[in-house]
Amino acid sequence: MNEISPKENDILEAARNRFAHYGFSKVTMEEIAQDVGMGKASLYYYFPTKEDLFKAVINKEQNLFAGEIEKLFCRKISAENKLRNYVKKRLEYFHELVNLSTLNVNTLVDIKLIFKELFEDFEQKELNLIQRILDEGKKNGEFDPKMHHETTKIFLHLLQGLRLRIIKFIKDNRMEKENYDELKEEMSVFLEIFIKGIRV
Amino acid sequence: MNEISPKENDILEAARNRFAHYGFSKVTMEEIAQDVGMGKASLYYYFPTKEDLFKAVINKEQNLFAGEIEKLFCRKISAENKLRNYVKKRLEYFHELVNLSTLNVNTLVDIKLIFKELFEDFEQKELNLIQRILDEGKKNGEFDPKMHHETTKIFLHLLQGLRLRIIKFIKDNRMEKENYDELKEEMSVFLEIFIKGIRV
DNA sequence: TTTTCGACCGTTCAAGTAAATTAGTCGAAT
DNA sequence: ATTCGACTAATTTACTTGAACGGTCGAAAA
Repeated sequence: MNEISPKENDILEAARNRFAHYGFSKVTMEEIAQDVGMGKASLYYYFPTKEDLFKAVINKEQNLFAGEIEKLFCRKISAENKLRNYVKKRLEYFHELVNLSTLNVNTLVDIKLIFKELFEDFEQKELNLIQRILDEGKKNGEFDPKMHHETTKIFLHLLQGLRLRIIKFIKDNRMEKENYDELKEEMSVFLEIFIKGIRV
Repeated sequence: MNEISPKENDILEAARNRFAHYGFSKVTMEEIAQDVGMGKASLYYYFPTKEDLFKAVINKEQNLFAGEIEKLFCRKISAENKLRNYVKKRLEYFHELVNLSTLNVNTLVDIKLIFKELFEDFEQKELNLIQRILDEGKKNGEFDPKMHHETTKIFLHLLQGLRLRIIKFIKDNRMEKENYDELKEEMSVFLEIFIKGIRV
């Protein structure tokens, strides 16, 4: 799409680091400007609003994630294993996002409301990705071709639910390694049951 | 345990109705007292604090739910169908609870913090119930006896996650029939996949 | 033309405060 | 044993104020 100037990239990186440490609302444009060595007003030459800057940061992360997933699709492995890899990568991406918005329950809700389109867009892409994996599995005889048509959506929602649950019960608004590992383990066990549940 | 006087019951019922309409924080002891036709101070003869009154209301609901589940265990049906019935009843109970605390995301968090023990206690009971169903299924050859030892916990968390997800995306802090039906459908599809996933 | 920034504006937000509401107490009455 | 009016202490609410912040603009630098 749009060309990205080196300056723009510096801003994005500085913003990313700040947001990752302190979360959206606790970071000022002034601070980001100082990090990158320019005046605050100059930021507005590249990004019309603070929200747009944040969106750009998130978008960059989403693209990195999308790239990883694309690689996944090229590999000649079973649909089962693609699903396993997908869940693994998705969890890592979630971890990134959590840091980016210094997630606590309320800010998550806020963020989701403010950047609704952004997340809805991403959810739709996710849905398509999972659908592709399931369809592939149906075609090559791994998965039950008569599975419920909402299976994809529900799979997505189950993953979302597990993540939400963990966030909800975190103290001090900070996700620790302990929480992350628990989530990882839960998803892994769930995934094996799910895969068996949709096999032919 | 303790005997419950008729007066106590009136209070519980009035409190339940108020809480169901307006949620914990929006109901005053004065209002409950007026509903039941006594002075506010009299309520404190039966319940030492407002929290204790709320706990008693929740506790009563939990017991009603537990009673329904107990009946479920007596019936001579497959473990599969017990699980289906359990999920159905649990969803109905959730619906009750949602009304009781006029659930919005924040009040849910608050409530969970204030009444932590109460909910932890209930979660433990739930865990035991599901464990009993799964064990029964293992014994009679319905379910895979080698299933992961954390399957019960994860099943519980998946249900919790689906519920949380729905609550999270509700507008105006009020769960509509539409949301409830969606949740019902999701749980139903999930459950069938899960059951197939743990079969022998 | 493209990019930078100092000076400025209007809004938002945090801290503080006063008033009002409410949870909870107590002693007397029944 | 039960009820309640009158009271207190704590909490909540509504409001104020000053500082911080997002965002604009026009001039200047590159």
